[in-house]
Amino acid sequence: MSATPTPSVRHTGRSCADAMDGDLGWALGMIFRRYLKAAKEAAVDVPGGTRGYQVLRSAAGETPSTQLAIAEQLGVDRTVMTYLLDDLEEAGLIERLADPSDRRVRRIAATAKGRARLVELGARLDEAERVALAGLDEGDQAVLRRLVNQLARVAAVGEPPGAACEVVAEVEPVESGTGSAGIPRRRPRRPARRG
Amino acid sequence: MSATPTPSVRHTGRSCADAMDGDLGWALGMIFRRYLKAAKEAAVDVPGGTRGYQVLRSAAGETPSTQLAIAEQLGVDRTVMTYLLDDLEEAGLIERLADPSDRRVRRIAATAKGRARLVELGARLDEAERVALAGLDEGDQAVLRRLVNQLARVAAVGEPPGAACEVVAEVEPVESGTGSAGIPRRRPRRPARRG
DNA sequence: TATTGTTATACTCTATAACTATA
DNA sequence: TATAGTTATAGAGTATAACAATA
Repeated sequence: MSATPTPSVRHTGRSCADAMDGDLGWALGMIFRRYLKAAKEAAVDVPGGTRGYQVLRSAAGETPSTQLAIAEQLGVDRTVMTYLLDDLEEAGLIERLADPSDRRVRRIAATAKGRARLVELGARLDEAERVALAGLDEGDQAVLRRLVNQLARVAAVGEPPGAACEVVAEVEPVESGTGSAGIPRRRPRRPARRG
Repeated sequence: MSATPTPSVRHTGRSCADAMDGDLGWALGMIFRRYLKAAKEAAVDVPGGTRGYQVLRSAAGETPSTQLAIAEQLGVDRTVMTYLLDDLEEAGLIERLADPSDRRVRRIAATAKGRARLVELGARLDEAERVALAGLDEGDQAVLRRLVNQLARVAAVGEPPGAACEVVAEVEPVESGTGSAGIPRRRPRRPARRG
């Protein structure tokens, strides 16, 4: 044993954040949490919050993706997509479209109402992003945005076992009411909120 | 109405990640999730996983912080700190030290065993960080690390209502066994894992 | 009265397994 | 047989509220 019985320390003037300095996980969590805090407030009126926004955004794309593709793209389990889409569909923001080429899949498209909501949300979430990046000068913000996007893209293609993006030929809009060519409607109704 | 009855789309050759392009929340979540996936595997043998590692890292600093200070620094509720520290203490990685100047608080210090474990963990988590940043060249990785750290620091000081970092004078090591000057040991034992 | 830490409870998010219908 | 989606259930993580000890 040496001559230092250990505890009995004295403050050295370092900031408390210094202890975590250099830990990427801590830093990412810190930033992500700050973003979520602001973003959740901005997205309170959309089912599923920020996740609902991301689904809505994906659904507003040119090519309606399948539920599974969106789930992989967003990094959530396919089972949560069902609940998420139930709520978004009930709110009239998205539609489940039948795909004639594969009757198992549902392609998710935003409704006109959904697209309108997306515009409002986008503006509010831009503000949330601004809050999240506050503390960096504009140049650094731009650099961070670029690198984070670039890295996320790499992560997106690396994660799924198969490619989450496939080419789609045609989709058939649901003529609600006509039971002929529409979606079979396998699920009658959700049996009262779980909880 | 115009001449476009809408759905019936054709693939345009865009990547699926394009739909989320520019969304900071999506990108951060994607990166953070990839880090966590790798980091969890690296920290399976430490109670609390990556959170436990962060606590341990904070406890290994020169100035033992209080539970509340660590909780705020890590962005978790103070109630989860109790469970986290229970497990870490049970594993012999940290100690709860009494603070003579305020008998309410407990200052958290890493044991010798905890510090040793921290070294192993650090090496493995460096590898997890390497995985998380894979896809960026070394220069960009360095830039991203710098900006992320800088931003996290801003977030750390901005979050808590009061300053989470205070100057501490002296702490008193617990002489386990001697009931005189040690911690009053308010909690006899945890009543069997909750679940 | 306010604050630190503890405890029990409740809520949210996510994952697992079993099922239906399609391929 | 394998896959897309649904459903119920279980689990992890987190938050809320009440409490004791101390300031």
